Amino acid sequence: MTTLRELARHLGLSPATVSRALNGFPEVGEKTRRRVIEASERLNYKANTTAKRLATGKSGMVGMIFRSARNLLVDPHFVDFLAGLSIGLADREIDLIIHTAPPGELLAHYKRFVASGSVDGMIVSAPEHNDERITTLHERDFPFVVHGRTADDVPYAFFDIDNDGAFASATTLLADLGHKRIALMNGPAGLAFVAQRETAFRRVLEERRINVPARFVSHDEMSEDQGFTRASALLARAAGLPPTAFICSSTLQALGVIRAATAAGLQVGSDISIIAHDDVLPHLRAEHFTPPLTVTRSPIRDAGTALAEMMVLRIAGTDPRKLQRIVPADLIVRGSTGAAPKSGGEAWLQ
Amino acid sequence: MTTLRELARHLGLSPATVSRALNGFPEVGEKTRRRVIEASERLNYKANTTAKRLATGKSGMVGMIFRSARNLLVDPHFVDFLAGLSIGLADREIDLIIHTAPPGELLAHYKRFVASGSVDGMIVSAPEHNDERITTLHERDFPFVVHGRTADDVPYAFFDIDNDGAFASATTLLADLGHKRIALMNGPAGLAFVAQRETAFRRVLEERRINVPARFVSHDEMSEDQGFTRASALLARAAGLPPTAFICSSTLQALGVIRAATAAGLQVGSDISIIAHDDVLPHLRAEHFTPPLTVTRSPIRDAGTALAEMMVLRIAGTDPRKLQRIVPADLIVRGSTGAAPKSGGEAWLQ
DNA sequence: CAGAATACTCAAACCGGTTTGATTCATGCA
DNA sequence: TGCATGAATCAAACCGGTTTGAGTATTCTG
Repeated sequence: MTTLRELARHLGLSPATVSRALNGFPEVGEKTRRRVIEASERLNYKANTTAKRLATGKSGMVGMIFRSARNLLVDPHFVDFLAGLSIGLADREIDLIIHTAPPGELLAHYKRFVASGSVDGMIVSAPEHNDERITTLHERDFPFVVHGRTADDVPYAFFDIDNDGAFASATTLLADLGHKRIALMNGPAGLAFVAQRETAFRRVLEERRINVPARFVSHDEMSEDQGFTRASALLARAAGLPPTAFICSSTLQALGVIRAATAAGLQVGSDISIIAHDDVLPHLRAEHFTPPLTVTRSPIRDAGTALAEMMVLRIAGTDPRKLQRIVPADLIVRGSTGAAPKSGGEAWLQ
Repeated sequence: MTTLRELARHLGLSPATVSRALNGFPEVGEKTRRRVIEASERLNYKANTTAKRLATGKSGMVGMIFRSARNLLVDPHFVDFLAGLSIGLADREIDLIIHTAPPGELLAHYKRFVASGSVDGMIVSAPEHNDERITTLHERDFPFVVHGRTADDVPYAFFDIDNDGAFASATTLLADLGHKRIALMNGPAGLAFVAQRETAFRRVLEERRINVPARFVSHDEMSEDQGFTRASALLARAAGLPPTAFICSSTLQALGVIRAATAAGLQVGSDISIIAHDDVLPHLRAEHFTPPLTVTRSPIRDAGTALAEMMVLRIAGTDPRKLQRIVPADLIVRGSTGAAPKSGGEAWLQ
């Protein structure tokens, strides 16, 4: 491991000159620079990143902290976001450091990360209502970007999809098709996007004077299994009037709902309508479902690449208020939605 | 951001004493230590990790390098490995650095990582035959562990499943069931495990004097789509005598094969047998396939946690030859395999 | 050719910790 | 009381870069 001083001694130059030569400073003569670069290659010199970091105060890394319990790496939505992020960061030659902390110590680890200066910025994912991570990072004036957004009034950089618009248009579509019994299969309670989606859903139904009893709005992990289990329960005879339509927060859940509906002898698209938000997971094309799935569509991977770009701008000092993006989701109507069935005329009471 | 010197001045002590007090050295008096710790908390002092790293030469991080083109983060097998790894590393308070490099510069980035001392060790995944990464790291005497193994004679730490045993037993099972036309649907050519599986497959067939023409051994990305496409082609009428059995490197491929077989009007488990290696991906339970899938089973997640443990030992200086584990895969027979159909009596020539 | 401007180069300080070797202080024993 | 012993602390060097401020060549101007 050659050091800068060795290299300098070898060349009969001072460390200062060598450092400048390698970093492209203008004060160093062209012939000297060439000599230095040539020698550095010959001696296989690579600047020690740790030393460089200490001297410059920049690390060239951004961090993400996970809770060790609920390991997000099993959630395909999150993984695809991470894939987009890592691609975006790679384009900018930034490394991503993955740190895991026990749920209770999560915030403490954020603080330590910030105070210890091991990263230039942090990525926050899946914010909750009034997320402490956001206020903590903001108080310390540390660069961070958020995937999603919360209602709080701290100004921070974020990338989010228009959850409200997406779920309002999905709900509107079903209502326009004559559905009066619409169930919402949402993500885990507490997450910001889950609340946003639910608010839009309820608002549209209220405008139309359509009731939805509490048990038809559910909060679960967004998986095929869960979708199947939950839908099976709601469609069971003993459960009373079944929904004629489902809105799902994920295509995975929709897959489960389709399985449950089929098992119950229902024809998807006529007996029952299904619509889901499509994050465009690879290996899971909503257009190839049987029947093809009506979706609100917005690739989650895009969020990753967009946030990578925001991260570098934020680190460079851009005002976070200029780094706030909400992208719309397309409503794509396919075969899984149709007019409400005859049997669906009766609405739910409160 | 409080520094050690500030803290020391504040306490009327030298930086040396404060450093020792905080790091639990025995030379410092108990009352002093308490005083130091109390003050450090009050002033919210956190040791700068970069400085610590420079001084100690240890980083508390391990790295992984991905090729930016073929982003492994879309491969569920790999993601699940990563999940296991991150859990294992978290238990040992090690962070993981994810670095991405263009395919051509992959090796150069490994070298830079090693020379720049930014990590204590590296994780190598999906080795190829005579993998340059392995020889490079070994030459430089840098700690690393490998998921999988190659035939080369460099002694290094690895965790691998018994690919040979798994695919030999799978092939044997089918042969014993009377199958004479068995196709192998393998992973991407060039990877070590792919070769190992193929070798076992061919050896068993050769012992039984069963031929397999080249086109019935395929190398593809291991996805449902690919499995479907490839199997459809092999089962098409025009393609000549179709296989009566498939061995797949992944349950994802098997899923595609089942779809193709069903589309071709074949009954899986009687008209055609399917067996796959099951890495036990979450959300993809082979026992819930229709019919339940016969598999050789070995959770890929276990590899991640095991390698995390090996990594710390390797960094601590354990002889890599003591850190080599090959775990067997269980053969679990379910409904997707059965006796060769009557129509399968005719063997392939050449 | 003197004097000023410009181009290079260097010594030293700095980033914020750890660690070595010496020094001070308190205690134990003769 | 005097000296050896051990405990506790400190000053300074070190890790390997970057950066400041000064100094020396070199070239330009009049």
